[in-house]
Amino acid sequence: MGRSPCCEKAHTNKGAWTKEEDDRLIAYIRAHGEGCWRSLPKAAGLLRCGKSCRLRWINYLRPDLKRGNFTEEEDELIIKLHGLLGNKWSLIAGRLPGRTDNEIKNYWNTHIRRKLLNRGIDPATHRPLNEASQDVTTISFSGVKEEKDKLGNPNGFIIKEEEKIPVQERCPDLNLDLRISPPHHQTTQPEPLKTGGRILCFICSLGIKNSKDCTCSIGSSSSSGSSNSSGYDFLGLNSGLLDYRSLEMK
DNA sequence: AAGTCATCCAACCGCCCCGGC
DNA sequence: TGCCGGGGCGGTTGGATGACT
Repeated sequence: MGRSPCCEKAHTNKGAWTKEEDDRLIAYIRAHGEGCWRSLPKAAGLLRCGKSCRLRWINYLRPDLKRGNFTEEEDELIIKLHGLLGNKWSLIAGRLPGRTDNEIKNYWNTHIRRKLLNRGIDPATHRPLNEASQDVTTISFSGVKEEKDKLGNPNGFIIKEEEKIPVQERCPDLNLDLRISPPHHQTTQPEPLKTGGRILCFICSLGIKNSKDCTCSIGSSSSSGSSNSSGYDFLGLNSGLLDYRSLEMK
C-alpha cells in the first residue's frame, strides 16, 4: 500500500521557515553535523519534516552558499552543462561552487530558457529552433498499437482501458506522436578519441565506469585509470577546463 | 490608488536509488 | 536475495513581489 510517509505530517509545520527555526537548525548542525535527517527535527526541537530540514539547509542555510546574481560565465557554463547532462541539476550544481540544484533549476526556468529562446535556440535540445523539425524520427503510437493488437502486447506494455481509446476520437487536433531526435552534441562533437587503438563510447568518455549503457566495453572492463586521459573534449573535459570526474554527486 | 497580471523562488511532493539487514 | 528505510533528485506548486493598466 505504498510507502509510509517520511514523517508525521499531522504534527509538522509547513511553509516558510521562521528565523527561530533557521537558528535552531543551524545550531544543531553546527553542533552535530549533518546526519540522520529523519531524526534531526526531533533532536533539534523542530516541528518539521526531516526532508524539509535537509532542503532548507542545503538550499538556503549552508555557509558555503554563494548568494546573489549569476554571472555571465555561470550562465554559459550552465547552458553548456545542460546541453551535456540535461536536467541533471544536481550534477550541474556540482560544477558551480556555492550554487544549489534548486537555485540553478529555478534560474534555468526563469532566465536561461528565455535567453536561449531569444537566441533562437531550443532550450530542450540546444538546437536552433528552425532545425527543430529536422533529423527527427517519428514513432507512430497508432502503429505500435496496431502491432501490439496483432502480437498480443509483445513489449509488455500495460495498457489502461482509457488508453485503448483512439486519440483521434477524443481530441482530433492533438498529435500525440512522440519524436526522438539525436542529442545535439552528436552533430558538433569532435571525433571520439581512442585509447590504445580502441574507440570510447560517449558514456566512457564522460568517465562513467561500469555503466550499463556502455557500448564499447572499456568502461566496464576497468581501464586502469586511463579514462581520464581520453574521450571527447566536450567543454574542455580533457584540456583541464573542467574536471569531469568531479561531476559525481555532491 | 486599486486591481490585474507576470515573474521569481522557496518549499513541497512523489518517485527512485542504494545500502543495510 | 528480497525487503525496507533513508536520502537524494527532478518536477511542481503557491505565496510574495514587482510591473503594468
